[in-house]
Amino acid sequence: MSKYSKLHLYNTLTRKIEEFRPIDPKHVKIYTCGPTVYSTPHIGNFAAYIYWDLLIRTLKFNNYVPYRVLNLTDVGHLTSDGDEGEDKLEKGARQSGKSVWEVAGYYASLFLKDFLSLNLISPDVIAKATDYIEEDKALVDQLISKGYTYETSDGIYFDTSKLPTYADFAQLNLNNLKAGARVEFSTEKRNLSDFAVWKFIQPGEKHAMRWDYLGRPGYPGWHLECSSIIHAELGEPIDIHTGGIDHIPVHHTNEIAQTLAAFDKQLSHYWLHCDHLRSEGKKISKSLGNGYTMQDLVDKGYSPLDFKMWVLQGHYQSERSFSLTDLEAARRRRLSWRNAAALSKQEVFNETDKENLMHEILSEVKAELNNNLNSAAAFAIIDANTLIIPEYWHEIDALFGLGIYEDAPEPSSKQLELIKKWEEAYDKHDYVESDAIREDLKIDNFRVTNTPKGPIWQYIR
RNA sequence: GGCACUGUGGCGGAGUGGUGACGCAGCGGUCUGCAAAACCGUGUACACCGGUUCAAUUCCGGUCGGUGCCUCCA
Repeated sequence: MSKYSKLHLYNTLTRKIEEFRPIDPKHVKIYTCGPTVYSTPHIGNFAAYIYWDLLIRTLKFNNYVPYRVLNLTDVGHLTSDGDEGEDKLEKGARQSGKSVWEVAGYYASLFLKDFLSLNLISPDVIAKATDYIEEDKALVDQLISKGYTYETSDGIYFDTSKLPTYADFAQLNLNNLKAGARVEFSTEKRNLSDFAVWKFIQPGEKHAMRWDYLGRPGYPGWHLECSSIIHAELGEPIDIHTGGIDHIPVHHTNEIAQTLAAFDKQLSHYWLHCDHLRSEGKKISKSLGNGYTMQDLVDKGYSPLDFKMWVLQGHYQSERSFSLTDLEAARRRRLSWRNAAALSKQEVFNETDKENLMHEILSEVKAELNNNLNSAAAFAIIDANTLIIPEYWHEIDALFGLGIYEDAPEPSSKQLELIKKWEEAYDKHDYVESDAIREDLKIDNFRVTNTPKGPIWQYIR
């Protein structure tokens, strides 16, 4: 059993698990790379935010006060990506007959709705990329004036050869990248790893989102927004930057480069990266469009919190393999916790005499979370100790936000009345009556059962 | 082609240089009007081959398998 009284996290920067030491002893600055809002987010996207929710909650019980910014990428990216060479947002707009702004707004609200359904703690700032265009321009100005850029026919590019440490973060071997490159590169680029910080809209090119800069219409390069938003909302360096593992070699590498070049400052002290979900044996990705959405799971009768339970049964650095069978297993596990919490609301079995044990258990659970967010190990401790104490489950909810004790429906006075009648009928051996009442309660997801101490209710699902 | 990760029982999934957590499923039992739940019990799992070691699932090397990144993605 690990005994971590202090928080330890795996830092991609050093490739080691380190004790977490924030810049300010109390306040912790965190930035999370958010979604691009051009399509329905899938469960893989949310797995990441569930992991980072655990991070926020872990910081909190360690008495830190996190201040967190999440961005929403609502501006189209470089048109050169993907197969058809069309901006995803623009494409979405064309297909739906809506404006790009409407498309972005629609998917942003969808994202936030699912985000809340998972009981994830809201970020302090949700930053839309399009609200930071002026900051983007200022950042590009800075890069230009410091000589880190060059202009091509389609944009302003960052010259990665001017930054000797460019490849360090991702431990890239720039020479080897070239050998297996699968994409055609602009011949105007000086180095393979160079990236656009600003794109020009060519005459005749359709791009509804456009801003004037350097005397012509254009839009920011994708990597720019994170550096701009962090600069505007948090100030470098920040404590923790989180994101998906896929962002290490390009997106985060470029963020670090831009910030270092423009402001001579390190972007973040700690970098946390989560690995991906696989579904039905395959990688989930937007381009493949093969992920379940939260709504899909709800339609199949699962709570978003069942999915959260499933996610937290594993570790954020592991590649996870999702299936409905395993979601069902998580659902049942969560149900047994909810029923223990339900018992704690009924006093019959209250184990308040075990308060000392409770504090012991909770500190063990927290120690596991302090060990690089090992929620799987924490869950094992909880399984071995399903204490019937309200405060215990209240605390578990604070740690994981799984809706075990909080927001769990209790029987109404009418239903309590039914339970009483069930008991009377049962005592009279009037099983026809008691079974009928049992069926009635079933509709509202309550099961009544007799114990030596009287009748108790439990959840069925 | 380059770089990186990974291989634990039926499924999922932690962890460890010295009796292999935990969940779900299965099996046996207690309880029980019935059904369920609950509770108790129950598993000769660490890909393969070498090496280091008193001792390896855990460290090192190799083989085989899986995956990711290098292209938007968490």
